[in-house]
Order: sequence, then structure tokens, then C-alpha cells
Amino acid sequence: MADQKIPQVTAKRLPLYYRYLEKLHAIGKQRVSSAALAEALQIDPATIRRDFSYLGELGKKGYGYNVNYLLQFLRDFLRQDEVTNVVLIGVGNLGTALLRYNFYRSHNTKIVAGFDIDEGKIGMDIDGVPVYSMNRLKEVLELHSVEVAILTVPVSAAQSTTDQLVNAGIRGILNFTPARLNVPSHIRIHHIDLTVELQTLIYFLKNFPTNESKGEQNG
Amino acid sequence: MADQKIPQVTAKRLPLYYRYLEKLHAIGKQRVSSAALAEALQIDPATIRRDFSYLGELGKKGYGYNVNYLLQFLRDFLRQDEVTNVVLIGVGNLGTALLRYNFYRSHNTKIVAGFDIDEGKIGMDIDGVPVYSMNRLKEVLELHSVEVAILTVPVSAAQSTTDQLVNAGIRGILNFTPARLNVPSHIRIHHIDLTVELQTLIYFLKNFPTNESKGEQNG
DNA sequence: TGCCTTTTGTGATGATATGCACATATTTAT
DNA sequence: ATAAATATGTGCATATCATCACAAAAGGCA
Repeated sequence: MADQKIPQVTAKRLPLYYRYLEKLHAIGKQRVSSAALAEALQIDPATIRRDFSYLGELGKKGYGYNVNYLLQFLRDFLRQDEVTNVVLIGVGNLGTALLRYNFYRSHNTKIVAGFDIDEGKIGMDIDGVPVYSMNRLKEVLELHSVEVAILTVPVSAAQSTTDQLVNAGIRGILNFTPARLNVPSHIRIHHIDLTVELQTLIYFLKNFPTNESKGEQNG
Repeated sequence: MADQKIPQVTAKRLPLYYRYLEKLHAIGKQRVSSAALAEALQIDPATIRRDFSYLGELGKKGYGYNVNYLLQFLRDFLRQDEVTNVVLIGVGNLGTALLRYNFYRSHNTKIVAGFDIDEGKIGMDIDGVPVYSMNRLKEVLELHSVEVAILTVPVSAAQSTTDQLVNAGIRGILNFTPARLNVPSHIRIHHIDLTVELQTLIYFLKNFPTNESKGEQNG
């Protein structure tokens, strides 16, 4: 298995490929070329071929890629057949929206519980997801074998909540707060900083009115 | 002005610096070193110094950076005193959450209007933000000099909505849909793909249990 | 004052990612 | 069967970032 050393950027593009291949499969497409993928996904065809080449020789010269085969390969590689349970901490506006976002339907990632400290929210059921008190954190994580948390608490509570998560055995955090979280080195954190994304977009618009620098297409 | 060629990554870190300097200012700190910033923001001190060096020689050897001076400099550079008006298209769960997120209070970015095609939503007022019909798009954009839109429509409507935005004169789009939008080259798009972020985090957890590769800290 | 400490700004190097360009293999058409 | 068309996989050049390491400058203390 060529599993060993996929570049970070490639790992982030694989779900994109997967999603598009699903679409192709759905409409009955049998084959696809890197050029066609490139057109649809707005990624350079050479980059796409290189990405796939990390996983093995998945295509055939003069033909392209077999949609079914590639789809199945990526499904295995990305372990799309395993459901991954996650929890969400902080059932505010954004938290509630994400609970309702339903990652599950399309991506085998399931939010199995929400947590909050607001008594008024504890006990609620949001689109089938129960909201618990924080002191049931460890219990629920163990029950559902949860290793990943989505953090949507106010920034003031971010670090203390993170400490609780680490304590309860979490391994990955998707952090929507602007706080830079302090965690042991074995914990993985991905930040999504909505304000920074918006500010950066505005910065580039104001300073480079014409789009001369192609610029990355992701947060 | 050294305004010319700031690396993309630097531009994304500047708001982080700005935010932290505000905090330092608030607690009365007069000076700060790159090492201290590094500790707080979890960014290598050399990277921080290099970032600032793109803007000029803002520090003093043996002393560090003057908090007030640096804060003011960044405020000007990032034009934090100008309010930027933006609109949001698609007042669903996520859209509503973002409307309520209140970028304005802390970051001089103001969502002045929401748009939707749902008759039931048109005319609503969400935390002071009015929701309009899509056919008033151009009018409202012009009224408030809006150049940036946040796109939170269902993926099926993403491209057609984008076409309308482009037509109405928008220049930047913060795209929360998984669609790869097709736009003229002078339009700038930043993607925030929540599903990919979550999937990528999970991928790394499953495949690199120990955090041997430091990994980037942002979407 | 003079010396030691601190800390910047940056040259140099290394790491990571992109995309060109082409040899090579396969398909498709005649 | 043969030629033309297609499209992969990858060597290589280029671009972009991160970080080391250190000279130079300024602060701070005795």
C-alpha cells in the first residue's frame, strides 16, 4: 500500500476527487481523464495525475481512469465505508447549524451528540442529535468510540473546553473558535477561522483589484 | 509602502497578529517579542519576524515590537478602520448562523443583507439584517457598495446563484458550498469546505495516529 | 561607561507543492 | 495491421514557505 507519505495538500484534495467521482458514477460515466477532472474541479491535470500516482498506478495510458475502479479505490483509501462518530461542543448558532448540516448523509461522518453548559439546551434533541451536559462527556465519547470533536464554543471557553476534551481522550479537534489551542502534541487540530477567511478575502480584493496572482482556492 | 508582494500565507496570518495585539493592548502590554507572539500563536518566531519584515522594519533589536505602534500599523495596513459591507446568499441553517455570528463587532465587516428565494424568509429580519428576494440583489449591492458575498445556498443552486452575483457586479465570494464555481478570472473565490475539513482531519487521525508530522494548523 | 543580554532582520538552506513537457503505453479508426 | 490520437506517469524546473543561524543593533545592568 502506497499509504505511507501522502502530501497534506493531496490528502485534502482526495475527498474532492471522491465526491466528483460519485457524481460521475451516478450519471453512469465509465471513464474519465485527468483533463476532464481538471476542468470540473479547477485543478491542474498534472497535479491530479500526481495526486493519484501517490496512491499507485490507477490509470491507463491512452484511456484515463476507470470511474468505478477509482471510486472504489478511493472509498477504501479514505475508508468511506466506516462511519466515523464525532461530537460537537457548543450548541450555539453555529453549532446548531452544523448539527443540522448532516455530514452523515453524504460522508459517513456522524455527529452523535452535542454538548453545552446551558441548562436550557441540555436534554434537547436537534434533528435527532441529543444535547448533553459537559459532565457526561467522557461517558458519551466512550459509548460511541468518538475521537473527534467539533468545537463551536465561545472563544472565552475554548481552552478550558479543549482541556476537558483532551482529558476525556479526544484525538482530533476541528476548531471553529479563533483561539490557538494548547494541546499535547499527539492531538491534532484543524482550524477554521471564519473571520480570518473573510478578512483575507477582503484584503486581497482591496489590494490586488485585478486577479493577477491566481491565488489558492481554499481557506 | 512595502504593500506590493505579501505572500498569501502571510496575509492570512496578519489578522491573527492583529487580533492578539488588540488583546495585548487591552491588558496594557507595551512591548512584545516575536518569541512571545510565537508562544501565544503557535507560529515559529522566525516566521513571525519574516512576516513583519514584509511590511517594513517594525521592530527594534534588543527590544522587540512596540505594541501600540505595531497595532496601529496593522490597523492601517489591514484597513481596519474602514467598514466593509458584505451580503449573504442563502438564509438556511448555516446562513442564519453566520448572520448571527456578528463579524461586525470585532472586525469591521458587516453583513448588510441576506438573500433567499424562499418566500417565507423574504422580509424577515435576523438580528437586524433584512432578508431580500434575489431580484433585489443588484439594487441592494449598489446601495451599500457591496463587493463581497458569502455563499451558503444548497450546492445545486451554487453555480446559478454565482452567475447572478457576478452579473450584479460582485468581486469576491466566500463559498461554503462544495461546488467548484465557474467565474471570470477577475472574481476572487475562497472556499470553505466544511466536509473536506472534517474528512481530512479524520483521514490524518486514522492514518498517522501519532502526530509525527507537525501538519498545518489551518483549513 | 562598558559589558552582557536580548532580539531583530535576513542570508542561506531545506521542505513542500505546482506544472511543463515528454517518453511511453493504449485505444481508436481506417 | 498500421497509423493517428489520446492520456498516463514522472523527471525536472520553478515557485512558495518555513526555519536555522548569525551579524548587528539596542537595551539594561553593574
